[in-house]
Amino acid sequence: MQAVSRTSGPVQSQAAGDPTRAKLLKAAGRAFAERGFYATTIREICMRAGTNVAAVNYHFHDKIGLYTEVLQQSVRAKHFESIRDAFDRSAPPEETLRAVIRMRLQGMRSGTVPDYQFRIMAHELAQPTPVMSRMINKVSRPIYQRFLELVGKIIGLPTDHEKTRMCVHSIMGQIFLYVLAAPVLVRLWPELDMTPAQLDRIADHISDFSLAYLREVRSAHQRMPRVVRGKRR
Amino acid sequence: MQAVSRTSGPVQSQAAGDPTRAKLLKAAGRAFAERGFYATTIREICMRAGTNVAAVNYHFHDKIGLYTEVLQQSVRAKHFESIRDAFDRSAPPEETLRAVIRMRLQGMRSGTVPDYQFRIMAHELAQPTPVMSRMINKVSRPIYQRFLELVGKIIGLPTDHEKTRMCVHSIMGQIFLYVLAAPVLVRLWPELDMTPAQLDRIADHISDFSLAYLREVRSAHQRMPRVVRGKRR
DNA sequence: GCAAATATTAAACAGCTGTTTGAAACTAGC
DNA sequence: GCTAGTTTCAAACAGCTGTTTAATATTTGC
Repeated sequence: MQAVSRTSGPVQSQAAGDPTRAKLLKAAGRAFAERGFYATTIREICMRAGTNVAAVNYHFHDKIGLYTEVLQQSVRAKHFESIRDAFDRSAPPEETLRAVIRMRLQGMRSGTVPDYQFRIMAHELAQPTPVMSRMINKVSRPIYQRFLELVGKIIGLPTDHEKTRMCVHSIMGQIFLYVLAAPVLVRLWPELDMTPAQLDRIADHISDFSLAYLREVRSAHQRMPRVVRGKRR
Repeated sequence: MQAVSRTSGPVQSQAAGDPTRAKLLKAAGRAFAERGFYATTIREICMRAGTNVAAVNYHFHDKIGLYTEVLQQSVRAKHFESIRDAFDRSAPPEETLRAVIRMRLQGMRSGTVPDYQFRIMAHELAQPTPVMSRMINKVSRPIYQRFLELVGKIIGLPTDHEKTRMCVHSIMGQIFLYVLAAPVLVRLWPELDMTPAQLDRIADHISDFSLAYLREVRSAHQRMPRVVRGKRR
């Protein structure tokens, strides 16, 4: 398997050498990512995993038990750790923004674990499951908060300012389009093939596109620091 | 008879004033928007419409026949016509962009017909149905093309230039975030209530955010009109 | 008013869903 | 080699799915 040489060993697999459980988790991850929670059948997962239908209920009690486990597993993925790390590094804010955007897009390469996560999220947006709430608070909210702080630092406005929020949404929206609407985008633009090089070009574009406005806002504030004015449009 | 005054005559609805058909279409629109094609059951639609289960198969042959009709109906919605009109009006490009963004966002007010369309689209992105392909070519592609032409005009680059494309994606992404991720956004930002006034403020922000970069690109090109240079990053 | 066409109905169809069951196959510990 | 505990298996379960059917009700043309 060509294991990645990291000192911090794998999180789970306390029941090491349990092939059935592991096979189920792997197959379920793929299946849920492709078809979503509701449309994925237990029989489909078990066929992919090469196990009996009853295996899911034996090892995870429920279909939703298996789903929860898949989501929790994907949250622990290295990709999210490295995104959090990128935020916390004490680099110049603009550089941090570039790094985060780039990292997030590189996580879209098909077949990778973060790719699962994104596709599952797309299903959750369309048809939320009871598991989503926990995931929002655990994953989305912290990242969103850090985004707010980072952008606030760049434009020189408080974290809870409406403009800060909207700027964060503008950046997130640009990234999400490629995640959520990828199949449609490919139809409209066949050259889009999501190679690492192209993803980097896209990431650079999103950074340039966003920083143009962020700098504009910052310099507008720096020019008249605390003078109350009507909105400039 | 209250026949629709069309020379070519509608394909079906020879039994004009058919309340059952209309009730089914209305109920199906809501249901498909909420739960998507696969998760919506015929019995659920018929219960909402107050008809017998067999009514769907009688009037639309199939479940997918009903779905197709719902989609085609929503394509004919006034909202899409007015968006196409906004594109074709010979206003200054930047003004056109502002108008289109604003119009598209106003179409998100919950309960409106375009709102259905968006929500159905969200489901299609997560779990495409066989009907999607036709819809992409019929709806998405023309609007996408007009977006390319409009942005190309603003930044002074050809329609098929990669930068033009990416700029269009950046704009579309910002809009789509509010359409696709609305439930999550509300959780992260409870003040988001999608009132017309707030939608207008969001639309203005997206326009400002985007035009900052578009103008930057244009002026960069105007300064060195036809001198081939390395890419500026 | 009547026959033909159209529309609605309750009931049933085969097939799939998640889950349970009880027996069989394993895997230790001794 | 035997027992106790764990894991797998084929088969069945109740319930839901889209769709069909044959009978009934309604509307239409004349």
